[in-house]
Amino acid sequence: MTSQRRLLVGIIQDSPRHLDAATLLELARKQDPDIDRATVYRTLALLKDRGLIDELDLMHIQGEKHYYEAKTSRDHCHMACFRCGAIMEYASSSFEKLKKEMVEQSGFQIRVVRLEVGGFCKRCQRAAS
Amino acid sequence: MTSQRRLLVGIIQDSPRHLDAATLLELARKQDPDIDRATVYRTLALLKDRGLIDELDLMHIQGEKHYYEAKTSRDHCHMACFRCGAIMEYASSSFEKLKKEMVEQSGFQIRVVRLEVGGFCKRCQRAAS
DNA sequence: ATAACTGCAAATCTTTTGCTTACAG
DNA sequence: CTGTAAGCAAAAGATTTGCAGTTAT
Repeated sequence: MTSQRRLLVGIIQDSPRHLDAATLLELARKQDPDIDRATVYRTLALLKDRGLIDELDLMHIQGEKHYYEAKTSRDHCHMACFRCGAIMEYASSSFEKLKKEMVEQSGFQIRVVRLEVGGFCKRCQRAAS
Repeated sequence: MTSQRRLLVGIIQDSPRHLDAATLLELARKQDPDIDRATVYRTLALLKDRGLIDELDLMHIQGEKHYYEAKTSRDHCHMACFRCGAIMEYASSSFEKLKKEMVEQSGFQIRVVRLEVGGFCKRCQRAAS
């Protein structure tokens, strides 16, 4: 793994929020001004392929871009608020159970799972009323 | 609702497979050669907004386009095979339970849910071995 | 009349690609 | 050496927009 790729991986791992390619590029350039957009995309493709990161759409709450996060030990759901744009995560044993059930009943071999929800967070429900 | 929109809705409802915007346009043109791409996109946005159709990514198994299906009474999962491209659907009470649990525990008001899985279907698992 | 819908062409946004040079094992 | 990675600029794919003309209420 080259130094540029290590840099990108580090940024993704350290980021508290979900990064899109453009933001990742911007952050990376603070440490290596010469890094190119193509390198970012090629690295993301590679990491996705190896299962090291997950790609999210976050309900396309803001354009068609993708977001990325380091793969966690436990799959989780992303809930996106249509009003304020907040992203909440949700993991539970029921989710794990559902996955297990899908595999058993369909024989499908799961590589990636993406559960996304769009709606309104608690605060925005109150604001809307 | 205008006749063009009714036409588009009809096509989506009758289609046995998931349609992307370009395919929908193509099918619609067989009945109304003058219909425009912009009308298709504008109608899809409208229907999505009103909750009459669901937008899918199908794990971006083929480009970045979106797919659409008429909203069904029961939410279901889409499983996309990375090898043969087959799309399978999966609905279960566990899924419903998970949704209910998410609402109860997070207070999030769910408008849309999208559960997508990428991996290998039964047949392709065999073929790969 | 007023508001919503349409076609057309151009623009936008995001991601990908071809090609040449540079680097790593 | 030999294969992989990077930079650059241009292309590609999907979707959106502005505007002028049309239709529906």
